[in-house]
Amino acid sequence: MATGRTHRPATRSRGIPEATVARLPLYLRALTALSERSVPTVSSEELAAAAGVNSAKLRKDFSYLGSYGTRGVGYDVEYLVYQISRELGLTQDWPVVIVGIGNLGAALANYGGFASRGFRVAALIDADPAMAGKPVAGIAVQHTDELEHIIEDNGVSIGVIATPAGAAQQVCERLVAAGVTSILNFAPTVLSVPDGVDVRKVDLSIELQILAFHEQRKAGEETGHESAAPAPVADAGAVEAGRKGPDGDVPAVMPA
Amino acid sequence: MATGRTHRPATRSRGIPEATVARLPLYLRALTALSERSVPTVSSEELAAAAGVNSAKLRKDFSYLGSYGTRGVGYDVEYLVYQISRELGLTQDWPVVIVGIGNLGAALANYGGFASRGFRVAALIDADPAMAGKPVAGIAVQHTDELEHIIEDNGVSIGVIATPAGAAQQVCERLVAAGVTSILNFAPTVLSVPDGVDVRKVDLSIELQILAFHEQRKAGEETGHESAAPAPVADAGAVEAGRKGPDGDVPAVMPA
DNA sequence: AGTTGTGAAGTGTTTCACAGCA
DNA sequence: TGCTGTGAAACACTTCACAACT
Repeated sequence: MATGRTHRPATRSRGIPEATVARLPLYLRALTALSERSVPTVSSEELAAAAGVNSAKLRKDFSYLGSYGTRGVGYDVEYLVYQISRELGLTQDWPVVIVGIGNLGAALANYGGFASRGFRVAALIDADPAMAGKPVAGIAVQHTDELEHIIEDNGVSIGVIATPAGAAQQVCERLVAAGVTSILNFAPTVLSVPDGVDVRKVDLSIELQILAFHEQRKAGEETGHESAAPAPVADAGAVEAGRKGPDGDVPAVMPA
Repeated sequence: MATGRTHRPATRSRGIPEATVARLPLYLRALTALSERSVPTVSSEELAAAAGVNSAKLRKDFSYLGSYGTRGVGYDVEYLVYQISRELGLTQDWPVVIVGIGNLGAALANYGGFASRGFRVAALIDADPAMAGKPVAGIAVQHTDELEHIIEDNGVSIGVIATPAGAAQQVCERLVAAGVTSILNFAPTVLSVPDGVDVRKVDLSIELQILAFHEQRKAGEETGHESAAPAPVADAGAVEAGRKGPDGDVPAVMPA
């Protein structure tokens, strides 16, 4: 997944597998595109192709949410958009703070995909006093001194860390102390957090290294390997997937 | 999943599990830090803590690479750094192009973690003629027209796409046609590529959505059940036979 | 006829627990 | 004694294949 990490073992509530959760946003994106084109219904096969997964997996995933399809017909696009949004908690408003307004922080602040999915950038925070007051993506940057106030005043529970690695753990501790319980970490360092706090990480250099591993192997196989027969038509957009996440899931980028 | 996976179906050659490959960069980072502090050896327990995994997993991972440790002592830091680097293909030089030099592309270009791990930014490419010639991270941005030349002249096999979603597939096709076989995609869209091309994706909004999912669960659990302010949570109870879904709240639209 | 929903089988990953070696 | 390396067990995830339903 993106990597992604930090298991929350306890918490049985409703047993949606982590791997499924990591794919729901993918389905949601594909469904949103269909919705914008006013497509009323979609089959598992079509939707799976649009999301880059196979249809059996998609149907299994949806089966954890409930029986939202109609046999012989498919899924109602609007209804599914609603159900998945609700399942992901996107029907509510999530104020988010971004700490570390370098290039990456600015890129995140400007990223349109947030607002459209229930996330609202409540504040941009940077340690550089020279940044204070400067507008980025239409929001004035605030100094780190304000961090605790901002979190508390806005009821922020999700924080994004886009600082250099050296500052990340300290920022993390302040966020957590102020009440943040979910953190998306772009700094290339392992954060340690108390129980009950979720961390997901994105590290560009890790993703590139994984690509390099496979790239290297391709080069090695080119010679002295069987099969000239070039592939059995290759199904849909193979590739891609989420890792769940699991850190899997993987995920990727870095600090400014 | 970060956040991302990428299937490589057949290809058994050397059977290092994908999950293990995804963790090697993590170990490498921790080991590099130890190396800089001149720590000579490290136990699986210590290294695992530094990398944020558990020690049994780490030992299992290393066992796929070979027997590089010493019982009763631990692992030689320098030796392991070398072995992992070699396994990941980081002992060679990987020229990389970044396409799409907005905030994110610029953040990537400025990322120091590249050079230190065998990656070299060979070129920055943007479709905006006004960007051409401008220096970003000390490299002059080139126009998209040059894409094919650049790839071929530099023997680039890894490309990073940081364009808007609408341009991504087209850029991808040009990269692949010019010889790129590994792509790191930051655009929020599913890329379709021919067999033999690896894609890993990083989607900032997906990671946040996964956090929101867990965050919502936390809110719902806080007080034995819902009752906590936010979180719809749609408790079970109601429903009826036939529909197994949660379905607790006002559906926007019902399925046909 | 067409498509979902899902048990069951298959595959991959993590964890356990301890034998084997320094 | 201490720590690695690894079978075996447990768990998670994916795929198959078909019954159930529209």
